[in-house]
Amino acid sequence: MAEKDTIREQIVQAAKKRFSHFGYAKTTMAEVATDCCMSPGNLYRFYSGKLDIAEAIATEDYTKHLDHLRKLAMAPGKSGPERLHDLLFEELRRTYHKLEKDPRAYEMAVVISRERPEYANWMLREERKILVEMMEEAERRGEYVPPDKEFTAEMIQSATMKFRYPQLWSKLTLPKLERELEGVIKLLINGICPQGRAKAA
Amino acid sequence: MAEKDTIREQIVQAAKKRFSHFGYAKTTMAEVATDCCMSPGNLYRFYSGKLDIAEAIATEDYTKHLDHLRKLAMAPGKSGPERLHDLLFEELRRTYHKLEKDPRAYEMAVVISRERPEYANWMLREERKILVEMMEEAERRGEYVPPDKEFTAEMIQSATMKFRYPQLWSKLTLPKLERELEGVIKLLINGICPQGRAKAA
DNA sequence: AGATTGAACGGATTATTGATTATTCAGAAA
DNA sequence: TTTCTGAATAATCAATAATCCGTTCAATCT
Repeated sequence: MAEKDTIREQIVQAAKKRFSHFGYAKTTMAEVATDCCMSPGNLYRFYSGKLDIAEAIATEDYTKHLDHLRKLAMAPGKSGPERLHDLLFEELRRTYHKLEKDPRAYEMAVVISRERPEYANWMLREERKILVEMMEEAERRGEYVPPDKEFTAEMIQSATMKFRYPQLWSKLTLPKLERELEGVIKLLINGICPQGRAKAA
Repeated sequence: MAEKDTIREQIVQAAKKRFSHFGYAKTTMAEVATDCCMSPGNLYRFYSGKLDIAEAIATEDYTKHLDHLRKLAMAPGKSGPERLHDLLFEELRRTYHKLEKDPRAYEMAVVISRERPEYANWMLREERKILVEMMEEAERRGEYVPPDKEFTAEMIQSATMKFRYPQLWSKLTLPKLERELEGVIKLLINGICPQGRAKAA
């Protein structure tokens, strides 16, 4: 079925052009079909709906992003905390630029996360895998790493939620967000009581 | 002007009844006025608009909540981390019960934070003051406290955003949220590298 | 004079209607 | 038989009309 995959890719490409040019809502299935020299009905043999095409576009993009994050997570010559720092900053900057500056991308993000709430969870899960891989790598290099890596990864995500969907919270500028993220990372790594003087609550 | 304050309180009481029973949108100024035995126009000598009445109700409520938090922040016989823990948990539980269970309260929160974005900032500022007071108290008791208290308070708020507006993020249940908050607090207090083996990023 | 009213204004909200368009499927083409 | 079409359907969206309600203020009362 290499043929089928080629056509799927063609559809994604056509839709991507339309969506990024006119927006998701203003693009009709008929238009995408015409661009692919087929009837609207035929699209449904390749994707089960308009939203699935949008999801495919988002996934293609996000997969590239994940690859990039994976590189940062494994970067040689950097300490664990440095790699965590780079990872979270990359995440913030990507989201910021994608969502604050590009109204088309923002529209698609809103539609997908309203219509397919599970999608956001999938993204978090994928990113968490990278956090765990990062900690495993740190362990291999002989750095200290907490024993419950999966749980720690989850907590890191919890504590940095604000930077993952910055536009939902406030109209903070990127420099302000960066300053805050810097502070939160420091707190996460060292703790409020860095000398270990406090017992856990 | 004790007279004027009495009437203001009467208006707030009448509005509170209506809002909690029928909702903010479905309550008219004329109704509130009738409940107070006055004409709609006269309301405006006491509050400059419907939203200001809603704000007064919210503030009355929130002030009580702040008093409660202040008590937790100063509780004798508890360590600093324990007091922070109690404070953040109280915050989560209050928000959860107020917003997840009571659609009327949720409606009002949405309206106020859309129409008066500064209000949410005011709430964060007030709560931050308490966090700073808490650290000052810890210092007085001879516990270790980071030197930049205001900044640390801000970072604690950043890292616990998810638990301050839980309904915005996900449909997580209270137990799941509590488990997560527990983990985040532990991370915040001790850090990922609790033995101080890592240099700051 | 100062306090209060309630009718009038206009912005917002809802209801109604008429397109537009995502999706389906009976049948045509290959 | 398998692949594809395009008209039919149903759901959604946009435009318009109708209504409602927050707010104001000229007039009335105390």
